[in-house]
Amino acid sequence: MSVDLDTTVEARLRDAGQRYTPQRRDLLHLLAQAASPVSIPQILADGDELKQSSVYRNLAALEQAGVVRRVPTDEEYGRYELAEELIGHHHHLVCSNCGTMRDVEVPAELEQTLDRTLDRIAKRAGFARVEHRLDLLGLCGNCAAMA
Amino acid sequence: MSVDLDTTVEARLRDAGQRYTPQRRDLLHLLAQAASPVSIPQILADGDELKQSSVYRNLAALEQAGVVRRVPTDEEYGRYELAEELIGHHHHLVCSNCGTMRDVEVPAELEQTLDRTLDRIAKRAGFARVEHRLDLLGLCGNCAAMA
DNA sequence: CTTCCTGCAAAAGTTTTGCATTAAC
DNA sequence: GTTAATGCAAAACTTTTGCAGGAAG
Repeated sequence: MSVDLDTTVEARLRDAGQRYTPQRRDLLHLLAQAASPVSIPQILADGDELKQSSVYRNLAALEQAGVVRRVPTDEEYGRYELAEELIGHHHHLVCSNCGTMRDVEVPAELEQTLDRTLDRIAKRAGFARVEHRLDLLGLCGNCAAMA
Repeated sequence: MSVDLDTTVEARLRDAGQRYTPQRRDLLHLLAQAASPVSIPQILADGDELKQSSVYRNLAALEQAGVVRRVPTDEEYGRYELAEELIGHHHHLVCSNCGTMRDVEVPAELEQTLDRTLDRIAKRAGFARVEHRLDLLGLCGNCAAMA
């Protein structure tokens, strides 16, 4: 976790009239080290310095400040990751069996092809300001071994 | 909704030891006509022939039989659509503002490029049986007009 | 000293379950 | 007749909120 990140986040929170408290820093470090979206139970288990209602409230605050993002999943609990503005555009490798996620990047060439093609499709449908979300779903090594 | 579909679904349910009741048929027709994932509240509102607990139970049964699929979203309620095996591979155009979804298809050429590239990436990461999920996120015509 | 954050407990909102009844085979 | 589906109400589970005390600026 770089000093840069702390500084950026602090600035963003300040701009939103909020503070960069120790707990929020802990949350951010946790997400930064994970290198993949982390679920609420994982966050709460990590050490119970982090209390449930504060975790929810702080994730909401961090999301509003634009430094974290909630990731949609098939699972019961929410998952959060650092915003792409902080860690760069990426995608997720998701295990359909155990639900674990892992960040991956795809070739810049494919990203370009995607954006070009999808822009055209979106325009035709009357959509503006289009981004894409691309997930890879499969069986992770562990789950494949068991099955 | 084709006769084919009814027949297929009935067979699938039978194989799972379940029945193709009128309510399940209604649910399926509703999803078939929507041409995009439908949320639980939308289903319940459609006519209140469909009772809450039965809707949840029937969607679970239909999902197990492989004829419907739960779609992950950012929203509070679940959304369901017919399985791709029934309506074909497709993607979703999602409005980031109001959450409405719309089915779209992308050129076969792009699908091929995607599968080839993603297969390589997944293998490198030790993942097996990989599929992709691709969403287009943007502002629908309505929401863009208001903003 | 004013504003925001924290933690507890309670509430809200979505989904699941138990049980008696009804429908399907 | 036996097994599965339905509807109601209650329970379970995730997330949000109220409020009093504490920390930050």
